[in-house]
Amino acid sequence: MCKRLRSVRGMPRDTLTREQIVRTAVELLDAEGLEGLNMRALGQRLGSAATAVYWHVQNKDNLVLLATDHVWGELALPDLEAVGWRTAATAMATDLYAMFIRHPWLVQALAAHVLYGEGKARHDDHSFAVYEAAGFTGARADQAAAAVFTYVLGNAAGAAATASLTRRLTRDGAIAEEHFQAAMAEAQQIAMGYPHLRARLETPAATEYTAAADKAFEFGLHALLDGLEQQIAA
Amino acid sequence: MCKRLRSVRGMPRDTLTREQIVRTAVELLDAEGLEGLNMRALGQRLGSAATAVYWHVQNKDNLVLLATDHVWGELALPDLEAVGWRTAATAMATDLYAMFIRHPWLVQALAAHVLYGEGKARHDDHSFAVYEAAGFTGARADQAAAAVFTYVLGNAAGAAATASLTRRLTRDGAIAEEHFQAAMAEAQQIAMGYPHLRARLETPAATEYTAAADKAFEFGLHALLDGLEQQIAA
DNA sequence: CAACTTACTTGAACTAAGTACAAGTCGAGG
DNA sequence: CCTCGACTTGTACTTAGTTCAAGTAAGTTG
Repeated sequence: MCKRLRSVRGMPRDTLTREQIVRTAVELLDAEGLEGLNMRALGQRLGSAATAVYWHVQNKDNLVLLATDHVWGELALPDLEAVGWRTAATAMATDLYAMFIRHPWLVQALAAHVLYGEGKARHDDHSFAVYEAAGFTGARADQAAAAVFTYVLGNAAGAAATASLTRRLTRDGAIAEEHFQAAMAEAQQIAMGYPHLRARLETPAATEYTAAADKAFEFGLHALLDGLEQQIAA
Repeated sequence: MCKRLRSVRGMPRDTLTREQIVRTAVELLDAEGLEGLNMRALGQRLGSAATAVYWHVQNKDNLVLLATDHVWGELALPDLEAVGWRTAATAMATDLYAMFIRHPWLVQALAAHVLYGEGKARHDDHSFAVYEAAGFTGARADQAAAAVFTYVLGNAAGAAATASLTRRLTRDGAIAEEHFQAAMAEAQQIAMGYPHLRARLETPAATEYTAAADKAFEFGLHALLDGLEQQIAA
């Protein structure tokens, strides 16, 4: 949207930078999702031709990779000495989850490409430290960290799917809303054919379930950390 | 690849069916991944024009959705009475994980779209039954089932990314191999800048870590189920 | 200061892929 | 035999990733 400032006399020309491109790409990704990111739109937002980006970045895949690693930097690393491993672990997982919610496209990116950069390394290192502090040694600490990470990632996948749906709904308006209602009705129809799902739909406390869904992340995280704690004791 | 048989005199014309299209789409997805699926290739594999598919299926998104629900049917539902909840839960999770490994594109599809169909409903229903049998009631059973499901899904995301990489490597040959080696070297470079990651790389038992990575899924699953078991007791 | 070089930008153009559409083909029923 | 409805096809439009040759602006050198 915002055109870059034209250079003032005597100043170096105001060119694009990789940093700026990546930041703008993240903005676009947040707003439009992974399939909403395209080079022409990015160019427009940068106030330059779409193809100008290619001087700074190999290709779109590479750009997504850079964007992915960029957002990793947003994560805070709790002070392990101050709070103890379990609090630190919970904080990191919750923080990570929040980041995935802020950037739902991330999950898709992670499922599509193996990626490793500065930001992820920084996070991994601290994560590893946390589970070592918990009492896991060597490869075991790795497994524990991986378990929590994948748990968070899996939770985020659901959220990403919902985010994509919501975006479509708000973008396409009434037509999409109708489709959505129809899909919901069909889903309900299907669910009624299975005893447990049916019971869930028919319980008077149906709202209890939607409330519980919001708490599902914390619940599972808690259970997982409990389980890990138990492994240490054994 | 295989052209459909031309009709024999007097027999009904041999036309495409939704079933056949979906099955072929799954084949293609397994072989080429989500981004490798395209309508022209699908048409070719079906022995028909790419656009013929559109008579049977709304659009590509819809096709992926159908494919997704189709593979859900592959899952076995363990007999809860016979084996007890924990064994059943482990079996279901492991089976689910194996399915994700067989169909790595599934994870990407799930992260991109909210989807609900017959196959998923069937699985959800049984899963719910398992956690009710474990002692969770109502929304709690839901949360427990969701926790395990998302854990498996998160694990699968990593596998999906690796699968995509492997496919690219085998497809693009030596050029990609070089890229890959370079990326690995860079990753190692980065890791050396962080104390714990560095220690991991420098330990003489480095192979222990790769071996542990394969067992990470079981390890985390075990911990998670332990944690859930503990919740019931409380 | 002019020529040159390097660093970037641009517009045009090629390609792949999703999909609409009009026209065709085939089997069945009247 | 005619025709209707089910299905298929080829053409073509569109969007999006990417390449490339040509352009332009700062800085550098003679």
